[in-house]
Amino acid sequence: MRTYETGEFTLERVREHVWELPQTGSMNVPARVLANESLLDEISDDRTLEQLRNTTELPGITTHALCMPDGHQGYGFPVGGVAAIDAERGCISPGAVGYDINCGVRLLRTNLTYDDLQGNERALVESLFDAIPCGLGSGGVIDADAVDIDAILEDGVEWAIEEGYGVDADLTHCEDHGRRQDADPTAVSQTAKNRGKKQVGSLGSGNHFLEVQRVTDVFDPSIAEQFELSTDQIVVLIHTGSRGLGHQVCTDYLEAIETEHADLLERLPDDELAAAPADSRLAREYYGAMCAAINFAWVNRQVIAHETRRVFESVFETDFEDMAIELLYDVAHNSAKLEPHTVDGEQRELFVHRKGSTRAFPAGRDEIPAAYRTVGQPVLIPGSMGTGSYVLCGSAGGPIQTFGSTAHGAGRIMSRTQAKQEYWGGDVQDELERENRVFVKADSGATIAEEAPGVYKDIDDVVAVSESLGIGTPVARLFPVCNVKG
DNA sequence: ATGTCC
Repeated sequence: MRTYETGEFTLERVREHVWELPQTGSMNVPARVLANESLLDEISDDRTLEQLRNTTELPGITTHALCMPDGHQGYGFPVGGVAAIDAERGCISPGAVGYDINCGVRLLRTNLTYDDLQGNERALVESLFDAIPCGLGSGGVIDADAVDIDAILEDGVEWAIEEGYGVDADLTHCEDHGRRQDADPTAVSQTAKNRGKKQVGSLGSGNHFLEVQRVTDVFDPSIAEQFELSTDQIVVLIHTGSRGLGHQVCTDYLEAIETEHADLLERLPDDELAAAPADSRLAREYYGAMCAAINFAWVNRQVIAHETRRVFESVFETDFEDMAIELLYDVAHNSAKLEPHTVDGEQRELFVHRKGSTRAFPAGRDEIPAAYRTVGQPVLIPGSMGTGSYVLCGSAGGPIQTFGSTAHGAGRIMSRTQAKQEYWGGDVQDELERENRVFVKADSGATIAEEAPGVYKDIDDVVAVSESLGIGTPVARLFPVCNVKG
């Protein structure tokens, strides 16, 4: 058997791109990394494998813990990790969802082509930067009051549409119609709500961005037609999450769970994996609060999409309907979700924890918008400013191998600190404009350095692994035209 | 990711 050895770990090759850490000692299940050997090299000297192994000790975890091809170390649980845990006898773990609850992306399509845009890039990026608050402590598009916040947490995108920030079709083109029904606003602390009030419609910082892109390649013409994507078309990718509100929900429940379920914590290999037993009060409350934060993030992306439409209207002096600025889809990258899955021939309800991983359901599933149900759900994979992004489609291997999940991005290979030593923001910006005609506008030069294309894994490798495993079918490739960075 | 350390 072929193996891959690194530090204390020996991974066994199950088949191409599937590497298993066998179940030993206190592990409840084996762990699997989906990667090629060069992607494995990139996680060989950080804590990714150790964290993945730790995850297998969560009570009630089924089948195997998974790490997607773009995985890297995170808080307690790898970014790129998937853990499917029994919803009756298992547990739920905030660290396996992440601090940025419903960090995710949405893609808007337009009927504009790259030709329509050239010459307007600078005006467009400046207008978008002015219209959409970004960076830490920037404030939001909306100044929400206490009543608004509760409605946002309860109703999600429905609230935004009723308030005039979008159209009905936006609802049907969002995962869960932009609303988690299990949201419980009463489980969200006042501190979290106060942080959220001034952040409705804000990009945030770090790897969050708004990018105007052009479609450079179509790989699957028939699915692309269903997604209404074609070469040279202009699209807009919005990547942000639940801001301070979601962060506060995670902080609040980690603290409460660590105290209330100290006995379980003691049996876990890492305090950062703190978990609440599935039948506990805190499990119910965290799930309700997390779903509410998910709704907040969807409203955040919805309001930003609305502002984007307005900016395009002003720059191109055309109604957004005439530019057909429509929501293609919106996906969550950080979430836990109650889903039915077949495990060893048995139908079970699982908390599928996806942290830096995208749900990628294949054709036929009821959860997919009617417009895409015959092909599979759109999967949106943002890449770096210099390499572009991908649209994939959920495929049949997902439910069998990964609880219907695939990768979520390129994945960092360098810390932010290291990135600032390697790159100078102004130089990165100049080079992108000169060599790639990518127009970047950011809150600070440091942000651009931290997000330089070289700090990310090769997104082509990440997508190729997903394709070869049958957990995501490449549909189209997108390349940046304008980038607004948090 | 994050009112980046109450």
